[in-house]
Amino acid sequence: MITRPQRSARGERSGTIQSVERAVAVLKLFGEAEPELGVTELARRLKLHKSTVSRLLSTLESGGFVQQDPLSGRYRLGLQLATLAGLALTQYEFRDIARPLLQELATRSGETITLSVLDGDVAVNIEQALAPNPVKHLGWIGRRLPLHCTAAGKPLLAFLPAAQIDRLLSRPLERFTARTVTNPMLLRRELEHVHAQGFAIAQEEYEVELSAAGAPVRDHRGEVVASITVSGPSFRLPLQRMVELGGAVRATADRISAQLGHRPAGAAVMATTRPHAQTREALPAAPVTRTPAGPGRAVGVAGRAGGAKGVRRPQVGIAGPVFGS
Amino acid sequence: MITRPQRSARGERSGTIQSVERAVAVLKLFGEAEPELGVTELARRLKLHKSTVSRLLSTLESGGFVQQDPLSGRYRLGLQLATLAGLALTQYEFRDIARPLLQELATRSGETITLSVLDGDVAVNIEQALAPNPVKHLGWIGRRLPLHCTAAGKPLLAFLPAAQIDRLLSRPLERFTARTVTNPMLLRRELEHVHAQGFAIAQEEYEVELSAAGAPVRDHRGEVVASITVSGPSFRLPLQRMVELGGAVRATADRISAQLGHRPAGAAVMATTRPHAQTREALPAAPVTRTPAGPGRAVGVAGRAGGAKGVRRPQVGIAGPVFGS
DNA sequence: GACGCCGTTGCGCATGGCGCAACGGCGACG
DNA sequence: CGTCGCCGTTGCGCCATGCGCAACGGCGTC
Repeated sequence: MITRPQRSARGERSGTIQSVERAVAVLKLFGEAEPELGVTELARRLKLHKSTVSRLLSTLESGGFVQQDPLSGRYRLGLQLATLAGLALTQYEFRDIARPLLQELATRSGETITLSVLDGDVAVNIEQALAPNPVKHLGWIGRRLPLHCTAAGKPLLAFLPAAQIDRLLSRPLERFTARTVTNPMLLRRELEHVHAQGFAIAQEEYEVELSAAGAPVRDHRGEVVASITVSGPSFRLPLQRMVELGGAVRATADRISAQLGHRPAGAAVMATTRPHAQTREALPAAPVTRTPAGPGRAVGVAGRAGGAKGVRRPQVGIAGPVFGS
Repeated sequence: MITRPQRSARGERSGTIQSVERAVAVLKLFGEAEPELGVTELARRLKLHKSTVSRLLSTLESGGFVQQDPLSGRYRLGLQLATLAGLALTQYEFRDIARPLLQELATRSGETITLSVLDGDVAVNIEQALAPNPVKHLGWIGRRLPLHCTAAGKPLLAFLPAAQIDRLLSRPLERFTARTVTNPMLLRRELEHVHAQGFAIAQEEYEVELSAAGAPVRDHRGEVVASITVSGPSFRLPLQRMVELGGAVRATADRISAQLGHRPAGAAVMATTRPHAQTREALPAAPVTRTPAGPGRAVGVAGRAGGAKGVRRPQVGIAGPVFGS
C-alpha cells in the first residue's frame, strides 16, 4: 500500500485523505516516456488492487483529468489539466513582461529561451520562446528540472538562503550524465561563479548533447524570482559561444528585472528573507497579487476578467513596463 | 453535499470515489476571476464542512496541486498541474508541426493565432503564437471556449457527426454578449457557411471587443482534428479585414493539414466516423500514438525520451513536414 | 481586551472505499 | 473455431477511512 492509513491504530493522523493521495499518485505516474498506461500496470506500480485503480481512474476521467482510449482501454492525461495549468500560471504575471524579451533573444541567438521558477526543490519551466531554427532544443512548459545540474536550476539555487542551500546540498546529488557535478564542494564553487559572473553554464550535465546558460531574474526587492536560460544542442555551442550567450541571457534577465522594478546595487544583490517565508519553503517566485488577473491577462487592465457584470471582455493587453514611470 | 454518496440505500453505485470527486471539484473552482480562494469560501460553494475542505486542500498541497499563501492562508493552483498539463499536451503531436506556421501567421497578420481542439463539448486552446504588437488578444493555453459562438469552436462543431450536432444544438445555447447567436436555426446556417467558405468568423459573440476567424485542420483521413483562429481587438478588425484574415487562417490550416497527410478532395471533406468512436464522445483530436513521445518532442526522434538506459537525451527536434514528401 | 472570522485538529461514528471474486471483451494460439 | 490468458469493470460484504462536530489558536478589527 502506497499510503499509510490515515489512522494507525488511532496512533497518528496525517491530516490528509488517502483516496485523494492515491488519485494524485496515479496522475503522477504518467510521464514523458509513458504517456499512456493501463489499469493493471498502474495497480502493479502503486501496489493497489486494480479495481481500486479502475475506480480512481473513472473518477478522474469524469473530471477530465484523464481520458481512456476507447480502443485500447488504456488511459492518458486529460485536457482539464491544461486548463488548470493555464490558470496556475497566471499567478506569474512577469511572464507577460518577459515574453517579448524571450522571443527577441530567441530570434537573435537562434536558440531556445526558457523562463523557470523554483517550485519546492526543483526548477519548473513557465514560459518558452523558440527560435526559427529547424534543429533546436524542445523543452516544455511544466517540465521539472533538478537545481544542481541545470542552467535553469543553478541561478535559482545560488541565491537561496544559506540554510536552504545547506539542506539541499546535504542530500546526495543525483548523477544524470558523466558530467553531472555530484560533489557538493564543487557545486558550491560553481554557485560562487554564478554570483561573480551573473550567469551559470551547464554543458551536458543533465542531458547529453544539450548545453545551456542561465541567469537570475530579480523583482523590485532584489529577490530572485525566476531564471532565464538559453539552450541548444552542444554541437552548436562550444564553451566560447556559451560564455557569449551567458552574457546575452544575463542582459535579458537584467532587462526583465529592471521592468520588475529592480535597481541594481551591491546590497540588493543579496537575497533577503521575507517574514514568515521560513515557516514554509521560501518561494522566490511567490505570486504578486494585487488585482485579480486572468491567465494571459496583461498587467494594467483594470477590474475583473470579463469586465462588468454580464459582459465578457477579452484579455487584450498592453505589453511593457508595469512598475514605476 | 455536492456528490451523491456512492451508495444511496444500496440503490445506486456510481463507480466513482466521492473524495476524489470532491478534490476535483475543489480544483475546478479556481478560475480566471478568482485565482485565490479560502477554505471557508470553498466550503460554502461546495456545501461541505470546512474541515473537509481543509483536508482536501492539505492533500492536494502535498501533491503540488495547490499551494497555500503563508501570509493569507488562502490557496492557489500549484505548478504540478503545469507539469501534468505539459505531459497531457504531448499527445497532440501536430502542435510541433503547427507551431512555426502559427508563428509565421502571427507575424504576418499582427494578431494572435491559436490552435484548439475539441474536448467533450468545448474547444480548448493547445498552442498559441503572439504577434509583436503591443495591443493584442492574450488568450491562454488550456482555455475552454464554447463551440457555438467562438471562431475556434464553430469549425470544430461544423464537422462533427450530424447526431452529435443535433445533440449539442438541442440544449439551450448560452448567451454571452448581445451578439451571441442562440437560435439553433441561425447557427446551423452559420455552420453551412463554414462548410462553404472554409472558415468561421465570430465578432464579439463571446467577448465584447474581440473578433476572430477560424478554420479547421484535418488529418490524413480528412477528419477535423483541430482549428486555428486569428483573433484581435475589434477596433482593428472590421468585417473586410476579418474576411481577409479568414482566408489567411484557412490557408495556414490547409498547409498544416497537408503536412498531416491530408489530400483535399470533395469526398474527404466529409467527416468520417471511426469504428468504436461512437461508444465514447467522438474526439477528432484523438492522439496519434506510434512511438512514446515526450512533451515538446519533435516527431522523428527515435527511441524513448532520455535515450539509452542511464543516458538522458534532450528533446532536440527537426521541425518541418513529417508525413509524405 | 473583546469580538469575529479564519484555517486546523482531535474525536466518535457512519459510510464510503476497499479487496475479493466473477464477469464480459478481446487478442493470440493451436 | 474453441481455448486460453489477460485486460478493465462491477457486485458485494466488511471495516478502515472520511466525515462533521466541537474546540482550538491565530489574526485583524473595533
